[in-house]
Amino acid sequence: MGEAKTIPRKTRIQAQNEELILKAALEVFSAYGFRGATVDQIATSCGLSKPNLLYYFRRKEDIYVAVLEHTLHDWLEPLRSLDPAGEPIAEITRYIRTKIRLSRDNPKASRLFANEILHGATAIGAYLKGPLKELVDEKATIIAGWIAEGRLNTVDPHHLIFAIWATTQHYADFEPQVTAVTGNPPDLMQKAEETLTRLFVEGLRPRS
Amino acid sequence: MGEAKTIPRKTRIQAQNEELILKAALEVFSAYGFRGATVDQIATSCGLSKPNLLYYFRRKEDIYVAVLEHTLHDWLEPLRSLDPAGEPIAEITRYIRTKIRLSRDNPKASRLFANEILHGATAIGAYLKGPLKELVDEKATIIAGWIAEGRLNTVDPHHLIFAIWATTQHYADFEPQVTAVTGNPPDLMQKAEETLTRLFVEGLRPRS
DNA sequence: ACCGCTCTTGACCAAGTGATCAAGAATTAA
DNA sequence: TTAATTCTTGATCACTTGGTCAAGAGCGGT
Repeated sequence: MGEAKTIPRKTRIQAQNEELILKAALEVFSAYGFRGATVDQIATSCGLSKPNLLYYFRRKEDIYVAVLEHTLHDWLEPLRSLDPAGEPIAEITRYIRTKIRLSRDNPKASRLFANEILHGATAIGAYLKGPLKELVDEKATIIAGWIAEGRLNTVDPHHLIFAIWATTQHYADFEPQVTAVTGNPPDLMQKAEETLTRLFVEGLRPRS
Repeated sequence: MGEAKTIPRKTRIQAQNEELILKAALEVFSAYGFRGATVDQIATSCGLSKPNLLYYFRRKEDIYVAVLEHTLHDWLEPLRSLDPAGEPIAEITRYIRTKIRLSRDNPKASRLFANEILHGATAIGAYLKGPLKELVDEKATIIAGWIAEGRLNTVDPHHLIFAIWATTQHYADFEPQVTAVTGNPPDLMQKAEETLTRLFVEGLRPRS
């Protein structure tokens, strides 16, 4: 038989516009949520007409899923790099630090996920139950090992991970509240990082 | 002059239906957010027709604001009752416990606020900068006093409060993720309470 | 029983929104 | 240059949704 029909390659314009769209979609979806965002908003935000945008992504939901998947991988990288061979306190401290800086530098991604999960995680439910659960279970086992060796105080590893997620992402997801209460001083995130690492490592009860 | 015109009292039916509406509105708004929720949904959910519902609250936003205000007070009660005369560790432990149980028993209120703040807190921005900030500042001062007396480790009180809010509300706001990762065992919230109190008090670093 | 007031609703409207389509403009490979 | 392919858009549709309105039903005080 002859050559198989060439699979349609991605055009220069295609790649370029899809990138534009995903960037604008992150902006809009993170600010207004899936229902709250409009296709027109996204189109205008990246300088395309609405029908043109729908030429690249046929349905609004396709854009949403694409931008979710596009950011998910990066978001979990810090946990992935938790090193079983490292020193436990140092590893977890580093994880907290990396995570809080990620929230500071990419609050939109944080809010996008927060909104998605807050409303039932219908688009990424399968991902949570599959790859995410696997990754968390793996890292929880590592932490459990450290605890068994007496190198960490006894805490449930899963809940520890939840606590780190919650506290670090809080600064992105609840930014208006944080700003309202603190008045948003310039050293806010610096102080947050210090306080969280210290709190998780040392706890509140004074030592000896 | 004669008697001032009597201010229109609240009818039996009025009070009854407004309560119905607020209950249904909490349900719907917490699940779908402000934009995602429809007036029809709320009306159907409490057995009223849409025009009838709009007879009691003229605009969708009025319902939203009403249900927010209706729940705000209760939500802050635990922090309000943090006792400056109490034993610091016991007070904070109690606060964490109360807060996590509130999240467990009223996750809808938690998600309602989470959604509101996540999307800019336009409806309660003034409240955050006013009464909430005052309350938090007051309690932060108390905690700072405890630290100065050497009865707590040195942490920034505001960020400590944020950490407690974030970790406890996480179980309501991110429930699908928590469920997906843990498989939702029956003792989940029990374990969460244990882990969080222990983590905040003792920290991760083993003691001597 | 009567009357004023409150409550309820079917019908309707205007605006907004996701999505389609046909036709034309731009790009690309020969 | 040319012809096929990709890209772009104005016009339009079907549907949803917040909100209105007039007319009637129900209720409470006398």
